[in-house]
Parts: sequence; C-alpha cells; structure tokens
Amino acid sequence: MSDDTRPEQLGDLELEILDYVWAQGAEAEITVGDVHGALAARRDIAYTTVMTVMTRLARRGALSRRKVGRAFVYQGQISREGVARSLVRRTVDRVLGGRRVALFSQLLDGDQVSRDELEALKSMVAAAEAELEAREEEA
Amino acid sequence: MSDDTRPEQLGDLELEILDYVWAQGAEAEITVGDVHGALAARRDIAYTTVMTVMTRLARRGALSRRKVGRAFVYQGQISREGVARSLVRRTVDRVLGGRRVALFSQLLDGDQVSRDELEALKSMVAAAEAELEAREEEA
DNA sequence: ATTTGTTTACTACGGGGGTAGTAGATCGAG
DNA sequence: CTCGATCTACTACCCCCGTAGTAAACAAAT
Repeated sequence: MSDDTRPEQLGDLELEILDYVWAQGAEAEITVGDVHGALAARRDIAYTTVMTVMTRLARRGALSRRKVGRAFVYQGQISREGVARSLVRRTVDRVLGGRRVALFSQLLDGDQVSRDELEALKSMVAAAEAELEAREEEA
Repeated sequence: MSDDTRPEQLGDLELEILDYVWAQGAEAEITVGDVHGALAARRDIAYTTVMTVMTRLARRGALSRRKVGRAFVYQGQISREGVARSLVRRTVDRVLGGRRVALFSQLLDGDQVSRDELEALKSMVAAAEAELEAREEEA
C-alpha cells in the first residue's frame, strides 16, 4: 500500500468496506461478493450498493481493481493508519484550529479513562519525549 | 448554552460560522450581517449563502434565533467543546473502532510534537491519573 | 440449449451541504 | 413619498454518499 492518497472525506459505508479490506490483509484480493457476503451477514444491504461504493472507492484511488474473468478483483491502496491520521487531523483542524493539545484534553476530560489506557499513554509520551531528545541531539 | 445538541455532522461552512459565533462569546447576539461581514473580509461569499446556512443551523438547534425588527438575531446553542468532543468521538469510532489509545499514537507518531505540547500532555495525564485515584478511593 | 445465478454497467433518487439568485418586505434617507 | 439598502423566504443547482433497481453479459448446471 503506497498510501499516497489521503482521503479526508469518507462515508460510513465506504469506511465499513475499507475496514473489511484491511481485515483481509494488505495484499488480499477481494471481490464485491466477498464484501457483500460479510456485510450482508450483519445487515440488509444490496449487492449493487456494495458494488457502487467499491467502484467509487476505486475511482478515487482508495482501492485498485483488476479484471479477472468477468469480475473485478480489488486491493486496498490506502492504509488504516493513513486514513486515521488524515481524518483525525482534519477533525482537529476543523473544530480545534489544529490545537492537538486541546484534542487530548477533550479525550481525557470527557471520558472514563482506564488505567491501562493511561499507562499506554504514558509510555507513548515517554517515547515521543525520547524521540524529541534524539532530534535535538542531531540538530 | 445548554448544549443538549451534539451534532456529529457539520460542514465546513457551518463550522466556520459557529467558529465566529463562539468567538463572540457565549451570550453574544449575532446577525447574518455580522457573520457575512467577517467571512466576506476573508473570501468571496454571498450574503444569502451565509443566511441559508445559519437558517439550517437554527433548524437543527445549533443556533437559536429571535426576530428583532425585520431581522433575526442568533445565539449559539452548542459549545465548541461539545462539538469537538462529539466530532472527535465520531472520528475515533469510525476509523479506529473507538480505540482512543490508537488515536493518541496516531497523533504522536505522525507529527512533530513540540516540547510544550509534550509537557502539557504530561500534566494532563497526571491529572487524569489523580482523578482516577480519586474515583477508586470512593469506590 | 435453456435456465439459473453471478457480476458488471448504467441509472436513479433522496438527503445533506455549499453556493447563490430572485422576489418581496421593510427601514432609513432624502 | 419615493428610492436604495437590508433582510428574509423561496427556489434551485451541483456534488457526495447511501441505497438500490434494471439490463446485459456470461458461466455453470441440467
């Protein structure tokens, strides 16, 4: 996944489909039937709906498609991490003027934070701190 | 601002307008002309465009309006914090399956984090930790 | 070979959001 | 009182997204 594409706008169904694609692994080849099978197990959705959305995703470069026989085989072209980053960034930019710290406080204030989460967060902060030291060294 | 409304979907212009409203303070009374004046100083936008969007925001409860003379006077009904929380939550739910920790790592990994940000983050973590202790005490 | 199922292509529709024009009401200036 | 500015109401258009129907191509089964 080269991940050049950073869609900052993805609908719910689009994301649901990408979610399935990501779950199959980076190199997996996926058909509309696969995705429809997975989604239809959970809710009522027409085959053509899935197909339409996958076509749109391919048009935008989020998926690639290759004709195999009469059907198309799709592959993910963007990573969950890349999408997460760009969507989160967009949200922070839009509503908090890019102030990431404000975002953190939103998350920490408003919610129940578990001890595990806090521990994970602390180690991430420590790691970021170490990385910052390293950057300052070389400067 | 009672803030009962938690719109999880807000367009760019809607947010831009709310931004202006928030900047005027919680109790400020705002007219379409005010907002249009502010936005038009930065970019080309029709008066009626601003009006249409403010009407939509009022319909959804993000703003209230009250007729004064022939014009409407608007007031914000939702807070920046509330909107930030719900938008961020929505984003995290959509793309990271609600795993907030993953969000933190997105933000810390992908970006240049300044020392100031890290310090702020550390103190927030410490505060959250203290609060957690307190909750465990009373339990 | 006819039928049945799969898959694509094409088309469509409704809702939301950004954009704006036009018509009509009203206020203030002259 | 009339004219121009202001403001609203109504309408419309385009794009995106979720949704899906229909038609056509084709493969497999009988």
